[in-house]
Amino acid sequence: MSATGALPLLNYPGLEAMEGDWMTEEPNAEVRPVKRSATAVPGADLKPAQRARYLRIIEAARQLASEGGYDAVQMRAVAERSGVALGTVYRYFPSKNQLLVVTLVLIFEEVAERFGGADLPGDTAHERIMAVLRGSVQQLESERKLYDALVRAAMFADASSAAELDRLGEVLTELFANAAGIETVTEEVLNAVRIIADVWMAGLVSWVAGRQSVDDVIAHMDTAVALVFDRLARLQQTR
Amino acid sequence: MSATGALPLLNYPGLEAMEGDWMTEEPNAEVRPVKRSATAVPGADLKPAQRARYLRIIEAARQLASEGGYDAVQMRAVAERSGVALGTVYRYFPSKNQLLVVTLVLIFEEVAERFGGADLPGDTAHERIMAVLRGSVQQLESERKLYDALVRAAMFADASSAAELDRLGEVLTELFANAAGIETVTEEVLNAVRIIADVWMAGLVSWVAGRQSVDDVIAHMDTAVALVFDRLARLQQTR
DNA sequence: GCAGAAAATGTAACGCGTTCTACCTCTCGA
DNA sequence: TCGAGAGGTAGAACGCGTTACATTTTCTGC
Repeated sequence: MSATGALPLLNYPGLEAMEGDWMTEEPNAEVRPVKRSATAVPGADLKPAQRARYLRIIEAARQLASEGGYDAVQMRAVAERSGVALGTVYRYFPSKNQLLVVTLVLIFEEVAERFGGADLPGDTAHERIMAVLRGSVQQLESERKLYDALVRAAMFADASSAAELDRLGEVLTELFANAAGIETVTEEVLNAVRIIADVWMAGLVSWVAGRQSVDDVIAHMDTAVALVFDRLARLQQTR
Repeated sequence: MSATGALPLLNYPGLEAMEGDWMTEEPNAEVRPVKRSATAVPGADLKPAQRARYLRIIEAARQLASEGGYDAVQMRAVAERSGVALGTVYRYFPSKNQLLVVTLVLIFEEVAERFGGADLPGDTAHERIMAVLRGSVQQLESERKLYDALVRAAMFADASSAAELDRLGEVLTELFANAAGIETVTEEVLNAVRIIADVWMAGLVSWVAGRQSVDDVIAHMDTAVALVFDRLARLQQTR
């Protein structure tokens, strides 16, 4: 578990939270990059000993989740495995659910990091995005219980996890935009990528709930990506 | 709470569960209607007295959710309010979560029923779908706590609720397809509508988690619907 | 170094989902 | 009509998330 670094991720000069009417109907809207909100990386700004505890707790949660899914992540077990008192776990994470959400964020950051610099196979945005997705899906498949726990936690999260979930969306968005090879993130691109991220989340949920196989999810994603990038390509031509 | 009837919903001559490679890349794929799986309406096939209990339990859950959200739906309170023993609640519903998922399904069925026959305002599929969405969003807004509870339950559901969640997807799909005024549900249409449903679910989740206002959700939906139906329209021209 | 504050520990306790048990009450077929 | 079995009831009990608290350890500023 790295992701402890300074958030390399993707390096759009400046993405920033879009606000108000970020949705754009007109194909010929001005091309204007948007900047990204500086959602803090969780667990930074801690002193070394504390940071170590923090990461040990997350690691314990991750292991327990891997072994037995959501239910196996019991706070007493997390405390014991990370060599920390129960109260300490709660000092760092206000709830089991938040702990799992943070764990998910860190993992996604790792993934984004991994795919961030690499040149992906594929000539088109569509192909490259699908390459990322296929890679991700493989990871999901290989740790079904882990992702069952993490995805369900993310979906169950209430308003108190809003910041972490925003960060999650951010990471996903950047991951896809990067895979697509987009340098300037316009509002159109943002919309497109968000739709893909939405379909991806929905796919994860139905995979977790046992309603779709990963192949189903991939197939549906392929449709969605085709749709969205087809449109995007046409928009760019018109311009 | 009606939805006790014989599933009027929408009346596509025959929708059926798609299977295998339901995603279609080629715009000129054969136009072939798909049929729908006969997911049972929950709670049918019960004797009158039992059906009454069943519905009282759901109604109690719904009320409690309205009053205080997910946490306020306590199984002991549900039992008390519905005038039934705790064990009986568990005889009908294997868990709190399933109870809430079933409640959500029934509500969505009501909505689908309401919009099913009505002629919706708007000349295009896009406008009619947005009309449905705006109506739904209004209902969400007016019962925030209720939908907080129900949506979070649906998202948290594990494999044991797969059937109910499938039913939910089915209802949503039919709702949108109907709003769009589509009579023949081809695979292309199914894909399109699914993407919309996915974006809708994602929107619900971020609304529930306090990360987006309903206006944000509506705006994003508008983008997504434009995208999807734009493509659909072009596909039909090429044919 | 050292006093005081902050953080960590160990453990008990509480609330609620879920399960279990013992008993009661319908319903329905012989 | 009756008796057996499914279904219902009341309430105790268990597990785990979460909180509270008294005590000890670690940090920080002087």
